[in-house]
This record gives sequence, structure tokens and C-alpha cells, in this order.
Amino acid sequence: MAEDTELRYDPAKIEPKWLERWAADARLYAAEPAANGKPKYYVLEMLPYPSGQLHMGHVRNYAIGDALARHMWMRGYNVLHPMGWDAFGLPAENAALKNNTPPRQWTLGNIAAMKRQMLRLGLGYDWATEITTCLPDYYRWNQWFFLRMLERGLVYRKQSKVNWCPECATVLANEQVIDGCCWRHEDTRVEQRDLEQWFLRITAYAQELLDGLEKLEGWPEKVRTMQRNWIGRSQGAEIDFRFERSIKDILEEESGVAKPATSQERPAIRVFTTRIDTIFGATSVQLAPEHPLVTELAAHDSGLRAQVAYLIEEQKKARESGDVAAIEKHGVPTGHFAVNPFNNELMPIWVANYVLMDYGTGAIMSVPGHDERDFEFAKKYALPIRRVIAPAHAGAGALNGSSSSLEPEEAPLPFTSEDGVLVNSGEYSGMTCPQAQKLLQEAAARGAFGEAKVTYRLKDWGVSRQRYWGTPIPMIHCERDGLVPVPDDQLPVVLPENIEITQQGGSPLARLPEFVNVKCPKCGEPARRETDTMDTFVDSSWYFYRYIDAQNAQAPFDSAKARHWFPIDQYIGGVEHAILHLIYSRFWTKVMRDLDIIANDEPARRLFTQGMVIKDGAKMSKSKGNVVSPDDMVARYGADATRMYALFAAPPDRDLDWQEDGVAGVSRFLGRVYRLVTKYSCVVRSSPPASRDREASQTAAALLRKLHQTIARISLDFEGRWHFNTCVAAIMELVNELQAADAQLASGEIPAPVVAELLRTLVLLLAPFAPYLAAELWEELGEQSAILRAPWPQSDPGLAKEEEIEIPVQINGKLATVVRVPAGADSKAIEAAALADRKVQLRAAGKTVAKVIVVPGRAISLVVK
RNA sequence: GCGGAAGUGGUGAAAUGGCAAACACACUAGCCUUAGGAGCUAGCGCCGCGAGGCUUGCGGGUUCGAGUCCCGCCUUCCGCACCA
Repeated sequence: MAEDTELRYDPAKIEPKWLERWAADARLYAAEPAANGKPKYYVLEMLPYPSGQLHMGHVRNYAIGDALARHMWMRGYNVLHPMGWDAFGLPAENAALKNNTPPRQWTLGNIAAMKRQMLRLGLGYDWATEITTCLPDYYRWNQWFFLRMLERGLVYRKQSKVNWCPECATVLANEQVIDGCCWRHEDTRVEQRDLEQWFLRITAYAQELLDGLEKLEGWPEKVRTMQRNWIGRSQGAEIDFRFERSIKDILEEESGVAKPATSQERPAIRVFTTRIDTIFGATSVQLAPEHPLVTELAAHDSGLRAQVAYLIEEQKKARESGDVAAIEKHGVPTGHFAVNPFNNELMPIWVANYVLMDYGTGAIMSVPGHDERDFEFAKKYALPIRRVIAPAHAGAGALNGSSSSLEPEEAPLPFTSEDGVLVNSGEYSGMTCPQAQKLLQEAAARGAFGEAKVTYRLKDWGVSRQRYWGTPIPMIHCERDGLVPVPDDQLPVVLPENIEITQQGGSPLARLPEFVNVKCPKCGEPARRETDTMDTFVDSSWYFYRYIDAQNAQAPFDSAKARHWFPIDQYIGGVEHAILHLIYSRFWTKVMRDLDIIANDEPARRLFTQGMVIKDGAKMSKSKGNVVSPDDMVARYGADATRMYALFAAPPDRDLDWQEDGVAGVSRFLGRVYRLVTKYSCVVRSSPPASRDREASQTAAALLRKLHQTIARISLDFEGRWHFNTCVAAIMELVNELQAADAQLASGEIPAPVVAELLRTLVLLLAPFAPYLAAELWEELGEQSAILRAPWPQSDPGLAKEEEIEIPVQINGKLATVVRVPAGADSKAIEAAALADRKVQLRAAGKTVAKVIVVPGRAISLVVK
């Protein structure tokens, strides 16, 4: 009876024991120097924000990465598997406000707590390379990179309309605005404000960021598409429309009443279009309400001024509501005219609320016949609608002069397809759209009134934040010398510790005289420090380079080490970073390459985005009350069961519905493994490593077959398919077979060397998924060394091969029966077996077999008539 | 509107174009007992007493053979969106 209690699987005993042993072995999870000759493997999971608590999403992310890392260690790779903390950010300031705890203290406390959780989960990180982005030895390199970018013209400052979250009391990057709301405050509308801001010129790399996506074959198509959309390249042309003042102005001037303001020469209006082939159909020019020409015209026209102010207000409201597409199109005529350079036609200039100043040139030519929006606008204001494109296919007859039932001219407007032929377009009539686009662009360039032009939706990255808990921007404002960079030897600009955090009145740093007041590095006169801090996405744009050389005090890292370890072999994280972090870090990598400190163009060769962890069909959240705490799970079922369930419940790329009964199930399974192995461990320990005698028993051969099939299945999945759910299922099948053979194991019918192979391999297969139990059972089997260094098992195809297989027999496409044949049976043998089958004979009775298709080892199909 | 992914039992899911539902959860019945969040046995897509028939969102197609490939829809989720 005492024996039974010994056999009980108790993770609460096993896991703390190994946790302690692993903690004492600093080299267990450490990467080796590059010179060791082993192939390198850099596996990286996205570093967490130290909120204080791991959530299930983290557990899933890290369970995937850790399984992979452990597998690669066992495969003999030199594995780099680091972890760190994305430790700057607003929550630390909010906590400071709420609890009166300094942000640094709050953050470091959270880090300690979460690190404990990670250790308890048995995650195999090399903590010697740990990085914490809020510490000066890390963020000084943010400042260093900022200055290098400044030198290369990649940093600039400008007044601009910015997204402002009233809740955060700071600016947000475009990427941080989601449906018009703050990415951290889902219910807080983002406002538009005008502020002087620091920008990083990510647009300088727009084309390369786009082109690079083609080569990132190891990245999910979804992420590549999202980035492509975000960069938003459109190819088109910019065309100048000459300005003609209004008839009223002309009359006034001629009558000498007054010299109208618009009589002076004005620059042409430059429009951007992707459809220059429709230019003969333009019937008006539309300007954004904030277009400089509008501002100027409105200055002399109080009526216009009021209306434009209203349009601006409408646009602002629409932006803030997040549903820009839904607002009603609305506009006002200026009374002035623009001249179409291709046919010298006069068309009215309007100001419209659907034209955006920050895209293209802020001015468009309106072609109602061939654009949905222009059509809607023209209908509303009774502007002319003209057809200049006819569908290419419907109206072949019309073009060659004969009549046809489907007149191209009848295709309903607006006709927006480019699959058409130009009509009513002067000498360009009859051309296809692409032909006309090319020729019209060339003509514009020759006439010096336009050119081909590529426009991107991607905007430069605004990195200024008016908050305290971030990297200080290393710049100084001097009355005499203007903007002066902090010299390298004065880095880091350290974030002061004693500070009062408030949510009002701009940056808390600005209220700290000892921080703000400095001497200008150039002239030595009193000057002011920049008080904006950097967006936290700066921290995470390059953190994975720092892991390889985390203690380096002379440089962000050693370039030689970077050449060895980069690119990252496998990056794993949530898809929510598809356009924020993942585009910024690609940009940063390209900048670093151009600074000549790395050799790779892209940070990561392969990217894996795991699905979300949900509960009862909804994302876990405090407000829904469906949050499952990892600590609870570990306390009840152990780290192994918690991790293994996270891998077993769904393939890693899909959303995972957390069901506690499932965790209990995995825990019971681990219990079965524990009892099985401990029951026969004495057989294994006393067994000499003799060659196995596979003829000894049928059951032994069957078990070895299953074992080697399982090895093959799991090894293959680690190659890239990563369906760890089926890997775990395969191990369960193996264990089920072993349990079913308990009588044969107990009786000694299975030779000891076979038992040894079965159990040792079972434990090895379990090691990436349930590291605690694997370590415990490895020791139980008499092994001294770390299982992490044991070689991953090899599948023996000879042993894995089935002796007899079942072949489905189809008759006229329907499954009729299944026949058993020897594994190597050829087509003839399979056909004979099928035709000899009673059910087949019954069905084919009185008919002739017209055709036989045999796929050896797979299936046989008979066609009978 | 553009782009991406998905749709299979009560549930999570499995299935290189070749026996749909492996593995597990839940459930049902039974056994065991040291009464445990334990263990063991059996059952568990639908219709049918059965033989058997039907079944992977819907409709077509390719094929000896389709959950899987192609075409057209529908639904759900995700991303982008007056981007000219």
C-alpha cells in the first residue's frame, strides 16, 4: 500500500526540486561562444511588458518557444534563448499616481515577480543576458542610435498635427491609434493637436521595407500583407493644373473697382492621381480644407473662410470618431478655376471634406465618371459627369464601327475598372488604360507640367512623448545654436529619479529645473534640455541585438557577435505586433546595417505568430471576468500540465479556448506516464545497453514500431509544421499502447533492452513539452546527465515500418471494404487481394471490371460496369 | 470597398487527393477503492432493430477517388480604408 503512494504523480514535489537544481546551474541554458563549432540557433520570444503578472497568452508564447529551444538543444545546436523586459511605458506612471510608488520601483518589483513566474514555469532562459529597457545601460543606446540617425538625416523635428490621447496625456504614433481610439484606452477618443515633434524618417526606407517582404518567406502571409497595406504604395502621377481666377475677380479688376487679391500669379495646383488615364474626364479640382491655397484664398474671402473652417471641423470630428469613411461628402466652390493641361479645359476649384491634406498633394482632380467618391460628390452638387473609359470587352463592336447589342457607352457609371479603353480623350482615345497611363505621363513630363510619382501611406514615425517614464531624447535647445545634440561622451542622459508624477501640464520632466537647465555643449551658455521622451517602441526595435552582448559598455553590441547570431532563426509572438513592433524593428535593422554595425538586412528569418488564448469564446479580460491566472494553474496542476495543455489544446497558430478540464486531463496523462515509467524503471536501470532482440515477441515489435513512428512524427513537426497538439497526441497514443501491453511488460515477455529503449525514448520525447517530469523520470531511469544535453532520438525506418497494412477498396468511387496485405505488396498483389474479397465479389457479381487503379500502399479503386 | 484566415461530432480538435472524426474533454453504464480533482473496463456523429444508408457551411466542377484541388456563393473572425 505504501508502494501506491510512492507512485502518485505529485508535480508540487517534483517541480520545486528541479527548479532549485536548474537555478544552481548557470550554464544549463547559456549559449556557448561562437567558436564552439556547433551550428547556432537563435530562438526568441517577444519580451513582455512588466505589468506584474504573466497572462495565459505569455504562457502559450513561451511554452512554444521553450519547446523549440529544448528540442534544438537536444539536436546539438548552440541555442540562444534569452528573455528581457520592455520596461518603459505609461502604466508605471499610472501606478505611481495611484499608489504613490516610484515608476522605477514599481517596474523592478513587477519584473522580479514575473521572473519568478517564468522560472516556476520551467522556461529555459539564459538569465545572464537579461535586459531591462528602463535601465540606463540599455536606454543609453537608444540615445546613441538617435544621435547616429540624426547625423544621417533620419531624425527631424517639425510642427505637426498629432494624435493626442487625453487619457495618456501624450502623443501617439499613427500605429498606436486603433479605430480612432488609443491603443491602451479602447474607449478614449484620440484628439488632433498641433505640436513640435521629433520624427524618425522611416519613409526613407518605405520601398525597401516593402521589397523586403517578398523575401521574408518564413513570415506569415498575413503579417506580410498587413505590412504591405500599411506601407500602402501607390503608383501614379502628379499633374499641375494652372490656376485661373474667378470671373468676379476679373470683372472687378477690369472695372477698376478694386485690385482683387487673386490677381497675382499663383503657382499651379499639383494633384496626385493613380488614374491619369481618366484625366479627360476631370470636371473639377478638389482641395483639402487645409491646403495652403485654400488658406490663402480664404484669407481674402470671409465667406469662404467660414465655410472652410466648418469643413476642417467636420474632418477633425470624423477623424476623432474613427469612421472617416462614413461622413457625408461635403464641399464648397471657391469660384476660381483650374485648367486641365491636356485639353485646356476650365474646371471649378472646390474645397471638399473628403480630401486629405496628409496624403498625396492634398489636391485631386475629380473624375466622377470613373471614381465612386467623385461620382457621389458630383451627383450631390450637379457637377458634370463624363465618360472617358469604355469597358474593354462589352463593346468591341462599337470600336470598329459596327453596332452591337452591348454598347460600351451603356456600361453604368461610375466605371472604375482599369480594364477598359479610352474614349472622348482626344488623341488617346482607343488606347487601353495602361497604354494611356504611360503615354500621358510621358507627355506631362515633356511639357513640364507633371511626372510619374509613387506615394506611400506610411508616415514618418513620431517618437516624441510628453511623459516621464521613457528614454530622454538626447537634445539640447540653445538660444544661440538652436538644436544641439548631447555629445556621445555625455551619454546617457539619465532619467531623474525623484520626480512628482502628474497627468497634467505636459511632461513631468519639464518641471524639474535640475534636469532642464544645462549648458549648451557648443557655446557653454545656459540652455534647456529636451523634455520629451521616446516612444517605447524605440526600446523594442533593437532589443534582440543587445541580448548577444548585454554587458557591453562601449557599444550597443559587438558587431562580430551580431554577424554570428543574426538573423534570428525563429521569432515568436502575437500577431498584434504585425505592424507596430515588427515594422519598426525591420526599419531599425536596416538603419543599423547602413551604419555598418550589422550585416543582415532583416531581423528574423522566420516569424511565428501564435493565436490568442480565449475563454468561453472571448478574449480574456478583467472586465469580462474570464481571466485564468497561470499561477492558479501551476498551483493546481503543475507547470508541466499547464504548459503542455497550452500546446495540446490547439495548433499554435490558432486561437486557443482555455478549458480547465483539459488541463486536468493532461495532468492525468502525465500521471499515467509517471506511473508507467516508475513501475518499470528498475528493469531499465538493470538492463545492460545490449542490442535488442526484436524477434522476441510480437508485442515488442509492435511497441518498437509505434515508438519509432512516434519519433518520426514529432521530429518532422519540429522541422516547421509545429503542430505540437498532434505531437502531444502522438505521445499519448504511444503511452496508451504501452499501457495496453502492461501484462507483457510485467511478465517479462518484452526483453529488458526493449523496455529500456521504449521508456528512455518516451522520456526524451516528452522533454520539450514537460521538462520537469522528463528530468525527474530521466533520473529515475538511472541517468546522471541533464536530459537537455541528451541526443534527440532518431527514428529507425526499419523498425517503424508496418508489416501488414490495410488498403481501402473503392468500387465506382464508393468505399466497399478494406483488405489486409503485406506492407510491400505490389499492385498485382493488392488487386488480387481486393478481387478475392467476399464483399467485392458480391458487389461486382454479374458485372465486368472496366478499370483498376492501384496506388500501392494507399488504395485500390475498381470501376465496374 | 481592399486584403488575410477560418467554417468538420455536445466541446477542443485530427486527417502528404486514398477507411472522416486520431488524441483529448464532457457525458453514459459498470468495476475497484486506500473515497481521490484517483484508477480500470465499455459506449459515445446522424438515421436504422438490423443489413445498411447518410455526414466536413451552400451550389457547381476536376478526378477512379475531394474535408483537402478549381469556380461561384454564404457566414464568422482579423487587418486596412473617402489613401485619390
